[in-house]
Amino acid sequence: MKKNSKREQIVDVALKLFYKDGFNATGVEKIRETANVSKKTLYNHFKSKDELILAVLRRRDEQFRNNFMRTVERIGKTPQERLEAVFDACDEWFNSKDFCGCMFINAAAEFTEADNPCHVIAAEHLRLMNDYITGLAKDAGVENPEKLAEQISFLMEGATVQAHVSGDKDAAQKAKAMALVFINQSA
Amino acid sequence: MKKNSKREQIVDVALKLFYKDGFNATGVEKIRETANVSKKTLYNHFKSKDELILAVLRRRDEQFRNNFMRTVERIGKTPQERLEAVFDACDEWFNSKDFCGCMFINAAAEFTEADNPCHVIAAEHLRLMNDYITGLAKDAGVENPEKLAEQISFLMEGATVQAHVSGDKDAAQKAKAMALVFINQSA
DNA sequence: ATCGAGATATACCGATCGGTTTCTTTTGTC
DNA sequence: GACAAAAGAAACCGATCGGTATATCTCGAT
Repeated sequence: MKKNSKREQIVDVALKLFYKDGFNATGVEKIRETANVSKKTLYNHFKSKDELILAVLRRRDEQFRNNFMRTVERIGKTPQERLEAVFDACDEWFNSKDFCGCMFINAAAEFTEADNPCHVIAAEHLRLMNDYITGLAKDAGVENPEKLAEQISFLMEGATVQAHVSGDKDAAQKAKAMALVFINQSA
Repeated sequence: MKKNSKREQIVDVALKLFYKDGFNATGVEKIRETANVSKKTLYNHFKSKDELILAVLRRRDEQFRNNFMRTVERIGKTPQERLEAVFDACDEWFNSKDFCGCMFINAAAEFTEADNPCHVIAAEHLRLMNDYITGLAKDAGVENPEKLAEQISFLMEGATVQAHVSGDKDAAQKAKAMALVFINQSA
């Protein structure tokens, strides 16, 4: 068994449980038994539950953004198409079977104070997503890439909330239609 | 002491604690001692913590929408102005001292299943907010009030997330600028 | 003045929380 | 095959969880 496989196993399991049931509602014991490891092992890899939560959030950020970028680049071939494809990637996400909203919005909801490490990571995630979109906008050669990226980010986040809270499976396409106004007026 | 004053006292205290610290992270004992009531009294008014949470969410919905509508109608005098004033109301909200995001987005984050009673109330709240905006849009005599209201709702929710997670105090004004595009093109 | 409803404080319940300890077993490395 | 590191099982810790029970007290309506 590889060096980090236990650790990854724990993070994987914790990620699923935290995402579905929330951070505070998920006990360490539940994670331990689901991951099929001993408590010793778990606390061997993580000093505390808080540290595990942080590890999970970092993993999720990496995983999510990688998958998101791959999807955008699969769907859109030109820079302009990719700006629009952001919402098609959201569409796939919103309609995937285990969609439970944005894990970082959820994290910020449970850890409301701005200086909480989990909240900080959540803010960073949104910033990194925004940075990616800014890159796409620059590639598309729009007038004000930062501004357009921010507008697209607002729409993405609104759509994510709508998809999760209200179960609107068409939220991504509605947001896309709105985004087109800004994309076209910037082009 | 009035008939319902104890009950209201408990709901008020629980509302503040749940909003700041989250639902699962706030224990009944903490609520009890903060509200200065006995446990007997608390469970005399609410069968369980879950029932208290539901009571809190209903109270918040009523309180929030009332305050929101009053603010919109204070700031905007004409129907068109009121559509825009929605974002000025958000601005005040985002910059109020105890802003911790939207309590219903937070609730949906902790109770992710769509059929959870708390999640249902959260969805209803967003729908009622949307209904209010639809009314404003109808008053303004726009072409497609339902569509415009939905667009404004998306922008509000995106701004709320941005304001809370990323601490963007200007989120409401950014969303307002975006909304103007849709409002003007609908007028 | 009395009586009952509702409030109080307090102790208690079993379960679970996050986390530690002890001791044994497995495992990869030299 | 020896040895240390890692993992295992399980008991245990004090604290807190949501919720109940008991016994006293306060107070308004009759």
